[in-house]
Amino acid sequence: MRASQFFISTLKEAPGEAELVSHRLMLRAGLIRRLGSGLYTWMPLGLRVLRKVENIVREEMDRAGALELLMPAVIPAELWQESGRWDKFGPQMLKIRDRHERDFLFGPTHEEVICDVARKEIRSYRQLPVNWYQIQSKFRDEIRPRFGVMRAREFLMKDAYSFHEDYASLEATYQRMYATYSAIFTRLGLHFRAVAADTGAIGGSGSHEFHVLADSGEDAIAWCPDSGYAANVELAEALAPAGQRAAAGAALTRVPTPGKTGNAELAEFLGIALAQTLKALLLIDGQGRPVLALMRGDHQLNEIKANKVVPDMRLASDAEIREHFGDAKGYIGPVGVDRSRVRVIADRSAALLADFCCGANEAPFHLTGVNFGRDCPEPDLVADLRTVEAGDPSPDGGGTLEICRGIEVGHIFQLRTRYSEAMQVTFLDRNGSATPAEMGCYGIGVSRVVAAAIEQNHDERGIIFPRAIAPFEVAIVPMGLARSEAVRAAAETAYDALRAAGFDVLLDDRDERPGVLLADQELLGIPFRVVIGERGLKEGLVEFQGRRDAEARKIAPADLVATLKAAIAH
RNA sequence: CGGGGCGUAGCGCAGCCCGGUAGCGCGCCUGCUUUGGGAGCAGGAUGUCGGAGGUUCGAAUCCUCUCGCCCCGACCA
Repeated sequence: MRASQFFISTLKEAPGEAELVSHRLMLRAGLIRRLGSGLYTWMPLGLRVLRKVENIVREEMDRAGALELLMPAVIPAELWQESGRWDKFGPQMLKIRDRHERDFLFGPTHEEVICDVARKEIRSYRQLPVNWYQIQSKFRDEIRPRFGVMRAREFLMKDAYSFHEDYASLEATYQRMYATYSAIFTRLGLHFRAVAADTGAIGGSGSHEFHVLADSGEDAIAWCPDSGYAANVELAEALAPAGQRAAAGAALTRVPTPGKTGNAELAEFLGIALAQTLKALLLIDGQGRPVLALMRGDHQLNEIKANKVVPDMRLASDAEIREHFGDAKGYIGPVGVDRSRVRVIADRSAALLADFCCGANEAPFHLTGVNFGRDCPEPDLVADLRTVEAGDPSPDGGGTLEICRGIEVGHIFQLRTRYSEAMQVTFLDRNGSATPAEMGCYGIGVSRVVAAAIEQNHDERGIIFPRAIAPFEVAIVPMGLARSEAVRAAAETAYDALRAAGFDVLLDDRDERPGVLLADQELLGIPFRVVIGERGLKEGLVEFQGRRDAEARKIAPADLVATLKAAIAH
């Protein structure tokens, strides 16, 4: 491609709306332009990247035996009412009404539609398993779209759905998809990690997320370098500390602690370890009932875990704290709580504390030397409620956890029969009886992959695209093409040679000054560049430089293709 | 939805507090010069100051209402 025939529109300064590096760079490089909140146009340059990602995903899905189809983006409401998600998915859906006042939605995901296809088409176990996928625009009316295409409202997604006669078959396909996803992200040239995950709103049993690792990622991942364990911190189990609770040794003492409502300042004030303090958080369950959650002072409540123990829970408001604990906000604790009214649950670590310090349920006092069983009843329930931290033992017993951050770009689920039962996806099994199909689903955020790749691969000059998804693999940058016949001839020769060798090459023949051309190449993140100038040509040489290389190498023009091939192989 | 902030030329911003008829840098157009790291000089174009209403002789500026956007929290590929 010749730049003069293409459309390159770079910005020296990023629009103020963009905060995240990838978002800024995508705007600056002219990959995308914003139309509205969470709505982006993919410009020709950006679309080349998006298509490359899409094609790799497609090739690997095809290789894994999945079949591509394409479902409508607009879905009749009845299908979603049937599955019960019309109300449940709620405000995230873009609801549409047609001229006959019939309700539709713009699909945020396609379980219902694929189930409708399956129940009409699948009659016998002989037709199973199937794995159908599509690459299509989705719309989710996010509460807060942000970071450009990283969390857009309209985005491109690859979603696949498999149907099986039994769980063994589902498991086999699930493993196949796990391997396929690994192959896809490897081919994309991304540093990624597969982690055990919570199943979230989509539901089902087994689930793994695929994260592109980047410090700016929205998710925290707990992983163990020794054992290979990896899980979203939402899910990662915090093991109970080893050993028994120590015997009570200290006397219960009430101490004034004015202004010391936080555990850290409290521990400092009293000169005790933070881990020897207890924090009490008031939760409100789905029925509006109070539940007091006890955590060790140095631990964080994991709301996802808490939700599993206290369904539909939320943190209490100040007014609710006042309702149950009077004016003791900042000083609440388990001692003297009316257990007929307030259920008390404790994290495993908190439950093992002895002689601890907690709020006295009276401002401004804390109690020290507190012990379960002696000063207050044992908790009604002990469970894993806290978020794991770096240094915690790995739940599989194989070492110590580390925490890193990631961007979720893929998610695979074993849905089992959740949807097939609701949507009547049954087939006649080997015994001739109607059976709901086992089901799996597998998503990849195609457009998000582009942002994630940039988030992971950039420097102060711009994007550094992995070769597999770069808009062009190599750029020819002539110095003074319009002025020098020698440069023009050498650039054209190089262009022809690289194209003939099968490379995706950009000849930057724009009539711009050298500084502009070089800066643009770096901003666009094209992996390799060939600088051709009169200076070098006098010695019979051109310059070859990888985007990450500190310096250019001078090579003979005839060696260009071989040099590029060697650099790629390296 | 809760909390913060911003809407002035294509982009980045100043002007607003203290009303007086809109400016800077980049970009864009023309010409000349320049040409290996985002050029120089000269000339030029571009604004319903987000929108509506109000106060005033006069509103980008003050008041009210609205719309849009961004950032921080709970959701997701």
